[in-house]
Amino acid sequence: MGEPKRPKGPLTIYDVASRAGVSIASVSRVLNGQGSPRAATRERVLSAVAELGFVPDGAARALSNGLKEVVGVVFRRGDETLFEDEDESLLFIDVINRGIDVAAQRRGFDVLMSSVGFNDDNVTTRISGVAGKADGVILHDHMLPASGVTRLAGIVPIVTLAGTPVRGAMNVRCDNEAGMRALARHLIVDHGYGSIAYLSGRMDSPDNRARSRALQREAAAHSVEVRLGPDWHGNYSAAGGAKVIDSLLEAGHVLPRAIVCANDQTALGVMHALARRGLRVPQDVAVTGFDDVPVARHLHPPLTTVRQPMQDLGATAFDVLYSKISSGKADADVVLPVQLIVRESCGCTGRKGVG
Amino acid sequence: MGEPKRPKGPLTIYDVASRAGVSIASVSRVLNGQGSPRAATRERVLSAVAELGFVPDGAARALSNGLKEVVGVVFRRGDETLFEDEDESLLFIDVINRGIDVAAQRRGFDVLMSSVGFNDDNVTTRISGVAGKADGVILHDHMLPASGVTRLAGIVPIVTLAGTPVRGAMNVRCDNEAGMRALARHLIVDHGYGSIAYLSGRMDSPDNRARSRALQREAAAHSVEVRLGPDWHGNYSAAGGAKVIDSLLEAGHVLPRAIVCANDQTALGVMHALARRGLRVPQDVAVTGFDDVPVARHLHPPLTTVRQPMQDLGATAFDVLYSKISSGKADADVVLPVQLIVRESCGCTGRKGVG
DNA sequence: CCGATTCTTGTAAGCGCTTACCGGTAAGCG
DNA sequence: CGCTTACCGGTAAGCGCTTACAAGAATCGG
Repeated sequence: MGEPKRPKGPLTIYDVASRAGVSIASVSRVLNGQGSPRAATRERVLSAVAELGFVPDGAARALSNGLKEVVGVVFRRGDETLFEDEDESLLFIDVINRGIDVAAQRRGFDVLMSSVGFNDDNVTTRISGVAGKADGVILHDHMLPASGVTRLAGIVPIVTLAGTPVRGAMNVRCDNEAGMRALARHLIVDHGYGSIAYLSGRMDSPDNRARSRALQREAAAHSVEVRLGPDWHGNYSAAGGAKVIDSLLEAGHVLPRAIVCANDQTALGVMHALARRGLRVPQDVAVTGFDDVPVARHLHPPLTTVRQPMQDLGATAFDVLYSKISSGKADADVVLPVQLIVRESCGCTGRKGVG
Repeated sequence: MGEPKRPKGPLTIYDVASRAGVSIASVSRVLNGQGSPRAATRERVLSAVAELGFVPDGAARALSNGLKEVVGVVFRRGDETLFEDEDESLLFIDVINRGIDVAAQRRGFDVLMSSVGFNDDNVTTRISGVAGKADGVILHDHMLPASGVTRLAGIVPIVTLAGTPVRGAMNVRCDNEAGMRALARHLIVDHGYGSIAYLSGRMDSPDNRARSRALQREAAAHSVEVRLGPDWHGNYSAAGGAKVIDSLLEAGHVLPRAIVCANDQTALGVMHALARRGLRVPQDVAVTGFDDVPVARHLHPPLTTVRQPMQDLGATAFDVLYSKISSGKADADVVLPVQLIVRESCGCTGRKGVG
């Protein structure tokens, strides 16, 4: 008897209503804390819900009150070659996503994740799909050309991460300039390194450009030359970083005293390539990263890098988006501070504060 | 002229229809490839959609055809103490999630992620929320007691990961027994280690229990004793692993010749704690992990571990769920094979195959 | 103890989209 | 050239839920 005859398909608010002997409106009100249902009513509804194990349909709810309580997040994945030797930029993006997730939970939102391969052609389609299922969308890196972002922003609120603001959309990013400036100063002034290379990230990344520019500017101010160019083009991945070092060494080039990598993953690859060749870090070559992903401190030697508040970045992105969704207003460009983290890969020894 | 007067709120299929001069039914058909619209009609609709930048509302769609094209994924997050020094079990879960994501994309599904803190009390609420917004749910680890899973499974298809199958729900897991058996044999037979400890994961984890049991059984078969118990209780995190080693050493205990960790993260923490005390791996103590997370090969020394096809695990979980959603039928318990990965932390040298 | 006022609850109208069903038109045939 | 057969496209009925509106119940004052 315990089991009441389940109506055929998934149960609806009508089933709950009839079981509780009230109208669907009352059920809805109890479930949403609207109005002031009588205690008796409330209880009957609640127990009916419990007995039936009723879970309201999110789609119907969303359709009805115009709020899905879902934010979409779209980011790039390290392509289809998954399983193999590539751990790639797993960390950075994931930490940000986790930040988004945490912030979203605070508002009762859930996060709809959608990754896109580097050579997927239907990016726009994918993003539209997500946009249709969410109240707003957070776009990592620059997934779309500015025009695409602007167009999409007309449909649904958009927050971009780590780029420059685009008309119509909001943007949240870290202070690449300040971080790179501090790092450059440390290498040039504190360590006195006279030759530096910048191992870039993907060339179409605004972050990469900003970091590169900041490094060049600071180096120039100290009359230090920065090597860059095609020979030093990485792609934000460990494999990319390693490959650059390998080719350079194979071609017989002499490495600079310090290699500033566009991000930690790249630095990781570089350190590996260097180790394979018997080169010591930091004695022979100093290496630095950018991001401060969790494993950075576990490397040998621990990686000197610039910490981006990644989790915060994600959380802020959500908050900005949420503000836009609920109030219609939000900051269009938020810049978060970064922090130089001096460990040992730059040539410093042991654990110490900023030199 | 270019900009047609946007109707007030977000645009709907009606706006597209009137702009294209057809009925909403035609628009819908063109958009979904149903029926056989005349070429002219098709074009007019398509261009209206393009001009307006129309994106159909996912909620309405879902409500109408009973398919949300969303799978929910619920997992535990390393608690609120986010920013700090904890990288924690970031990797393992994320790789699985990525596998889910990839498999989902193949079917046009998106993934609704929802993490839960370890001490969140409203886990059930959270999961219900996700269930209401998805066509099916994948539950990591064991998020819910069996009864809870069974109950939920009555509402929406459920796939659990890494545990034992529960009535009503489907399950996907790795072959812990075989993996641990191979690892144990390698340590005991190939290396001849006579004292081994098992540094556990969370005690309520089925995976942890399975691994512990398998190790004990194999060791017993070779008359080797396995240390475990309260002194050796970890929690799957790097910090947990390090703490165990620290306390043991502080209490003056002598470590066994080999420490088998419940997972890679734990091993990572152990290796760090050991290094801090000046103990060498593997000369003084051999250490092994389980999972083969991406960074395992980047540790010093590279970690010997058991590779779980994590990405595959996630992909399989989705596939099983999808099969259930679309056809109503699916395997109730899928077991994936694992592979012993011998690197150097066990005492082997250089890169070589399985001993 | 009755009328006025305040609550509570039920009824019904959508939310935006899909699709069954049916009328209208174009194409096929005698 | 008129009628049958196919097709195409429009109309309208929901999908499950929220909520404005109105009716009925309960409460309070006189």
